[in-house]
Amino acid sequence: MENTAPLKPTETELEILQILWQHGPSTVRFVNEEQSKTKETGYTTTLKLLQIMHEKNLVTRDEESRSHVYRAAVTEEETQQHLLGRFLDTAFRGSAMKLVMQALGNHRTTPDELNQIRHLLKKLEDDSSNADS
Amino acid sequence: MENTAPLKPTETELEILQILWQHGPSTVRFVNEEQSKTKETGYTTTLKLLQIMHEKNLVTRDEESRSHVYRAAVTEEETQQHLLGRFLDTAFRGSAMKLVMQALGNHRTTPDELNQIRHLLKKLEDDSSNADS
DNA sequence: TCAATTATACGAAGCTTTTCGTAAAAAGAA
DNA sequence: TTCTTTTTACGAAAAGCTTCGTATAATTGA
Repeated sequence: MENTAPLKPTETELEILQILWQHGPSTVRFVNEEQSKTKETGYTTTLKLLQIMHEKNLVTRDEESRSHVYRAAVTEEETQQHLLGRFLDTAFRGSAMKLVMQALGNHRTTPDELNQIRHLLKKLEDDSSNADS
Repeated sequence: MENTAPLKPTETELEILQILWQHGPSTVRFVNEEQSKTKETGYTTTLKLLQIMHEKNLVTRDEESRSHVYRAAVTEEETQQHLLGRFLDTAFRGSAMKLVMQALGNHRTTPDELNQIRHLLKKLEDDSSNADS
């Protein structure tokens, strides 16, 4: 087994993953065009990044057609989960609560979203009350 | 004016800021010892970092005594706020809600903390209902 | 067929961040 | 005083990430 689990994309790698998650399997050209919407990026720069990500097993690629098609090899959720864990430790000393409070307090959240969170809170409460059953 | 506002500490700089926030103004030696609890770190490595942070205005220093005393020049809250904003964009495409849900769902949160969040939710709700007054 | 276009591969330059070696000054101990 | 320890300063090596130039192969189309 040489398939060491990946996870810990760099900033730019994460940008590319976002594109793949959002649009599904894509060619280098497509990824590059998406990337260029935000910031001028050379074609070979994108190519190189995808090749590196391929080596790291962050993406897989289909080499059938001449233009290889890359696809994310990690899910958005697991990556977010991992990044969140790290971020929590480095920036909030592990206090999920503090992070949540700041996130809720300082970023516009719609009433509907607040409701969803309320539901989650209720669920968490229920779960914890029969935690030891 | 050459006092350009700082903010955007690197990973290691953040670690050091955490130490300063937690323990207050400290000497290089102290910071280094704290740092070494986690990961072997050379004294001059810590020193250099603090010097760089000083140049960037991330910390100030008192040069009275021979051993300079460094102190954080940015607050934990403003830094967290800034980092959170960036993190939200890069990892959660700006959705504070998604982040909150994941943070609450996957990291132990005590009933008391859940309560605090509930209070915050209530407050947010109240605020929004007289938002246009 | 042959030139122009579009791909991949690859190495290396360019940056940023981190680590460390060394020199010099200050303080303390013998 | 003189040797040792502790400190700052500084430069540069080391490491990691991003960007780009160039070579080469495949494809297209005139």
